[in-house]
Amino acid sequence: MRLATWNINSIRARTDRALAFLERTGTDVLALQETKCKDEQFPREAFEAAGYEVATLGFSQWNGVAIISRVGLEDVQTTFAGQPGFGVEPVTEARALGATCGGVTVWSLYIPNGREIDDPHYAYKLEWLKHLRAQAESWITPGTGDPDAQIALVGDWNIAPLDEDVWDIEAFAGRTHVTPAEREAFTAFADAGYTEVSREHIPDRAFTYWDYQQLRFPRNEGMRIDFTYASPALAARVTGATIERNERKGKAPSDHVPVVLDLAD
DNA sequence: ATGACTCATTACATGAGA
Repeated sequence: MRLATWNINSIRARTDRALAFLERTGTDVLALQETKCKDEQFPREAFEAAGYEVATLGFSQWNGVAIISRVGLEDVQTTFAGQPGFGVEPVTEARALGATCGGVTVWSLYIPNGREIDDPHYAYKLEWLKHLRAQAESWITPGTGDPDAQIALVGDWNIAPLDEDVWDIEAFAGRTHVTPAEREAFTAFADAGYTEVSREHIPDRAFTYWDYQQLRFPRNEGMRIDFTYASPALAARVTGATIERNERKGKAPSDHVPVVLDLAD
């Protein structure tokens, strides 16, 4: 089975790219982030015509996640327990969508950006990660969960876990994505029993995001912020991973590219 | 060329992205 994650930065602007990606790579399950549309605006028929089932979660032009699968799509979940909301009157955002596809529980995750360190969005980001981690741990803990569960936590984590995951760490001094608190929140998932399964297959300084501005892509000034955490039972099935760097080229690309995982049958 | 932001919107300026 082939499982991919992609922050597509508007599904309506890139429906054809997503369809071409599925066909070219033979991806069975695609987790999307930043779909940027309401559920009723999602071009689901285009994917259904290609033989996929579609689950979407979108409330407005912001955020939005989806799962597209041709190996089944069951038990759809639109939040995780305890998922924090954002704002003075906290609103639960469209950032987490779970579904079981071919025996794997896939969570398409769009972790909050954080904006600036002194912005309320940064505290929200850390809180959001803390609660997701608590749930993820419970899902594979005996008593509250199933230690043999196959669970994939994939998406745009908006964290660069290592200094080499950004083109110039000095350019990020005082900025989000690289702070110790964010990195600790990221590695907490490893402490909870999950393994980030893409890095061992993908060379260092392989980025997944390049800003649209300032020639970041031609200069290869990017960030590695899209990751794939797997539960123990799922991690044992991973045979390979790739970053689809060519998806940053051509007409009207997303600023992120897909990360693809191959799973043994 | 991989080339100087892009997306969606109670839209022609603004908020968000990272």
